[in-house]
Amino acid sequence: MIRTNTDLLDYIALLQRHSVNSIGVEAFKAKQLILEQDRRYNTVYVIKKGIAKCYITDENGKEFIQEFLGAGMEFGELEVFSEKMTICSVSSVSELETYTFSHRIFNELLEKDPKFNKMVMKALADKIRYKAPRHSYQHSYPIEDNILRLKRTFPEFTDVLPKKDIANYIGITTRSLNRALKDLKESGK
Amino acid sequence: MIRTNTDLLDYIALLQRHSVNSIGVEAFKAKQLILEQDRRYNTVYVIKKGIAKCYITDENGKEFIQEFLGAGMEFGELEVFSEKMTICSVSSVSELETYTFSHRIFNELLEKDPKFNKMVMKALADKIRYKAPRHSYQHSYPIEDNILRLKRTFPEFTDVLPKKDIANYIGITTRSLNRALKDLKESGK
DNA sequence: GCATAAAAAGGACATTTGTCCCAACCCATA
DNA sequence: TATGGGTTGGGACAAATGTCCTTTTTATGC
Repeated sequence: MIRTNTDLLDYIALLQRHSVNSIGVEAFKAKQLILEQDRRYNTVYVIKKGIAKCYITDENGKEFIQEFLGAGMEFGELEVFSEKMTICSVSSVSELETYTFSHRIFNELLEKDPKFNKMVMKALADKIRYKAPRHSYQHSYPIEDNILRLKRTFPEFTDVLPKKDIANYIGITTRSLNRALKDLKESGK
Repeated sequence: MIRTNTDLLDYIALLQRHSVNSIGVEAFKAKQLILEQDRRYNTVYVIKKGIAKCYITDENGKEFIQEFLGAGMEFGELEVFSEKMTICSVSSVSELETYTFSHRIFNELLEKDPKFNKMVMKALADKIRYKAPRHSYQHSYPIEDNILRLKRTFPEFTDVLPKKDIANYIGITTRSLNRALKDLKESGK
């Protein structure tokens, strides 16, 4: 549920030690908006520590959470390859520390560092692999099953994340989430 | 709705003319199963002509269609980067012609041809960009809105694709699709 | 051209989920 | 300590969607 990529994180930590000025570091307090949907940016972030959420907001203000991002996850990288707007907003959920790359530096690394190139490629592939079954599952199964599934992969999810976010992640309303949680409790989890 | 990537297709056509033996060509009749979920493969396909569907089947046999793939779209490429099973089955919808790459050749190209590398990278990024708003939209809006949206991007969708596939793409039952189509017709589209 | 199977359309009903509320609670701070 | 915003939990009802089934239409093989 909260995705991570330690291989990438370790490698970037290594890179940064050798080229201090090209790779930056940034810190955010909890609940800060870092990227806003439909805007143009010039930075790629890789999470060093903390949790962020990546979400789409529709015209009615409803959020739909794409992913929760943990250590080693990138965001803002899609816009390196096509000069378009971001599709997702990204906010910090907890306090957050990130590495930052300008598009220019990121591209330079992709071109000159085959290992980096491969890792980024794999990270993209993993994002696709991860999303497919998730959305499929959410459509095909009742809410209760989806909650049980979350519990399996991330037992303490109700403690770390606000109910609103969990509901937006599953793509349901808070009301439905509460109802399902109650029913699960009554039927002995 | 049916995705394409002419840049990639053109480039591969070019590549193939110069190295006939490493890039293969394959043809499929309509409704053939090309990749089966949860199996291991060693080939990357790029569609030359025709339409394929990429879908996940759950334990109850329900299909959830991830994407319809048209000219220039790849499939089987995710497994080059992580040696895992396919998550999606892929079947031809119409007659299909594809270019084929062994993992070895695909990797060689990625390493030695920066242009190819960049195109594949961009193709991956586009798949992610495309999926996010689609699933978000499907969750947030009633079926009728989703159908109208399809009609806008692909007006003849009801002629080319079977109802079953359209329903599985939106993530609803055929019954619901028919109901919505009927209501739309009655209210003057 | 006929027989059979598959796809499409839709009626009737059950279930799920959302909408709109309101009440309880936590907790920051004036 | 009182006040107000935000989060949580849930009641009552409405709307959307699914399930099950039957009928009609269209495609396909012999």
